[in-house]
Amino acid sequence: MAEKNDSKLIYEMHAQVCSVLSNAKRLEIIDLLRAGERTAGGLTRAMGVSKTNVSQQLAVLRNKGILLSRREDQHIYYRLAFPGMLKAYDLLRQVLLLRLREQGKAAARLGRKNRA
Amino acid sequence: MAEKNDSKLIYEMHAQVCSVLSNAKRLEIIDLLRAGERTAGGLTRAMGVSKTNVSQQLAVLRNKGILLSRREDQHIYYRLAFPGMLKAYDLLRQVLLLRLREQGKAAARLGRKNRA
DNA sequence: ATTGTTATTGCGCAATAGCGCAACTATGTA
DNA sequence: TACATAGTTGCGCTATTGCGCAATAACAAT
Repeated sequence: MAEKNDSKLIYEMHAQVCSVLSNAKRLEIIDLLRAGERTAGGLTRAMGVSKTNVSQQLAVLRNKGILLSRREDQHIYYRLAFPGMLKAYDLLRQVLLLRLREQGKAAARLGRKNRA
Repeated sequence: MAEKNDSKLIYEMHAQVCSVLSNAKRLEIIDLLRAGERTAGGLTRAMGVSKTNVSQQLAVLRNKGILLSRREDQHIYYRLAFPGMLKAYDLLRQVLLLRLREQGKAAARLGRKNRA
């Protein structure tokens, strides 16, 4: 028993991981941390959004175990907990670009049809 | 000009792709379609949820270009538009499992500390 | 102690997502 | 025509997410 719930659990957890990645600002933060650790303020300046917002997104990423932080004097440095996840990140972006190309082709086909 | 918005646009689109994947039922559907196309009813039975709900998730996946459908008599068959996206799917799950292992280790460490 | 930085958090609101119910469409069969 | 099956859609409700503002915490320097 509890088989059904157990088998669904992995989907729930998988969905949670994806939901962390389903926000543009969080994705930008991850992208910025690719090159190495940065402070919250540095990220704020790089992104050009409010520090409150960046801090909130950092909290989400930290709580979900995507980022780690360390304090040094008055600065808090953030870094990726699993740099390996960038592979998934990049692959997902490839899917996006492929999809865009396909949709572009479809749009072009429609354009030809409508013109004909 | 419009540089800032343009550079952010890719993050927005990337986030949209992820948001499609941030639902357990949609992930299960994608997983079920791994082996080949299936009807909406087949998915409903395999998942054990309401047909309305499955239909809604299928609509999301279809609208976002993740799935394609074809009608054959009274059945509508769904299939993955980009089977290549399964690579991203699997990689993402690996990240999840890795994260779980790490958290497990951290929990074990805490356990030892608290016992000591 | 007070002031200045850096960063986080509680609160409130608007926007979005999830989902069940009932109604509806589309196809096949008698 | 009427009926059955397969699937989708509109509506309404609740839950969640995103984000700004103001308050707060942590540290350095004077």
